[in-house]
Amino acid sequence: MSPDITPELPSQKVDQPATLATTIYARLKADILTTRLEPGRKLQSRFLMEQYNVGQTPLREALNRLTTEEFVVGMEQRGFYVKEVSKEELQELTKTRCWVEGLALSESMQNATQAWEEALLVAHHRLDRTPRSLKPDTFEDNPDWEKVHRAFHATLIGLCGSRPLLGFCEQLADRLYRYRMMSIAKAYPARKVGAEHSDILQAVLARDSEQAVHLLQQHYRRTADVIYSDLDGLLA
Amino acid sequence: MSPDITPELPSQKVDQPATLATTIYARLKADILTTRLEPGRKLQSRFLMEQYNVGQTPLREALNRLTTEEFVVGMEQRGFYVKEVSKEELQELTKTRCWVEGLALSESMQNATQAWEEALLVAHHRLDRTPRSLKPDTFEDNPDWEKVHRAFHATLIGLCGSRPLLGFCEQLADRLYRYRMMSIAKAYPARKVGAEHSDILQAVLARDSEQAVHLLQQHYRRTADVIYSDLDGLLA
DNA sequence: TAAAGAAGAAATTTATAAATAATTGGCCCC
DNA sequence: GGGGCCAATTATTTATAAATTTCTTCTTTA
Repeated sequence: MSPDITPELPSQKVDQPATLATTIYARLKADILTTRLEPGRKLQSRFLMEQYNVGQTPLREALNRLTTEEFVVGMEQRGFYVKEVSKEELQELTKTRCWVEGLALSESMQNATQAWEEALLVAHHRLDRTPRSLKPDTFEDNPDWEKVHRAFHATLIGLCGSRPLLGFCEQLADRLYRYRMMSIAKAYPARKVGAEHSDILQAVLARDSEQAVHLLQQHYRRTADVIYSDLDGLLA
Repeated sequence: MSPDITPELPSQKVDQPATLATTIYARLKADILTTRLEPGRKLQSRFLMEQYNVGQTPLREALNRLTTEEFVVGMEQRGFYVKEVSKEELQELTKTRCWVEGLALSESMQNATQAWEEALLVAHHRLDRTPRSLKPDTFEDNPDWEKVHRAFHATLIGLCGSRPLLGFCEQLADRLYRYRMMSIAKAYPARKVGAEHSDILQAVLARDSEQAVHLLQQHYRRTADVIYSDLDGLLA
């Protein structure tokens, strides 16, 4: 109830000693999204139990959670599998994200405040100064970049005024992240993604809602296009 | 992808001998949505085990699934609770549903086919001939009406071309259903909801996209307004 | 005679139940 | 008002039951 003294990033989990089921849930989710657990793979309890050093109960609880989020599919009486990927789903997810985040960005801009614009500027600055790859020549995913990248996009739509919608956007981002991971090495460093983020920022600060939405959607579609063509080889 | 011959209700699960965890999940969800398990209630394993006659393992798996869907909130190390209701959430859910279903309906109408229009006509007919209450004077919820009502709305947006979006809409419908249940007895029979559905159908068949979206959103907002004023008393 | 298919038993794996460990919340005492 | 014990409840481990897959074998047929 007492107001925060330190103006920090809003962390939704202030408490929580963290239960084993929650821990394993987070680890499984991360491993699925990074495709360390590859699409379609069977998730046998035995294997996971020794892989993650947990009993089967917290494991099954985690799998059940992931099931409703569609990262895992549970075949009744015959185990769990990592959700498959497909070009169709990539297209649907991208289309949906364009629609929904377009809407959310436009709402966000209607509710724009000075504090929000400043937060966006900071988020973009952080993104701009964080290298995409840990090594300059070959690609090696920089987890920091993923964090600030996601933070930038989250800030863009953060003022839309609907927590359910933000939750949905986050889920779409997660599900698309896995597709990005599948073809990321190939795409780097062809794409000049930094410029796209800058353009979006500029349009927002110029309060040009239509343009901002257009650029954001274009940004997502371009990403999808790169992945789409790679996917031919990866799924063959 | 192929158009349905028989304009039937879309049943997503064709197979599945059904595991205990899934059964109890469905029952819990139903009881939460109908507020038989009232908002904020603590869900103690002991109580639920004897109430539903199941062991704690399938029970906890069900609760974990409901957690990611936000029908249940899990406090780490201190059990599960039925998600609370609030006027704020009602507003956010309604606003979000108007945005998202507006979008989905408009897309649906762009993809309109003859088969779809006919299916919609049939869905409306069924809705029209199904009584809202089992008794003419006092209100007694008719579960058949809920089914055909939901089918009508699902058909409206069914051709939008995004399964993720349809899933999200379904979840919004579920979450709002609980609010409807809380004040349904009071609202009946004041509201003439049948006319609203007819108007929507007409606008769709007339291919007037803007009008259809407007009427659909108005329909949801009116429902929310009725509930909103009731909620004052119910939450006091 | 060889190959394909069906039937049945063994082995593997999943689902559920029972038992144990850990954590929280209340109560009393200092 | 704070600290420590006891009861109650949750979380996890271990064990049992149920289901499915695999493998073998036997039969049938070309």
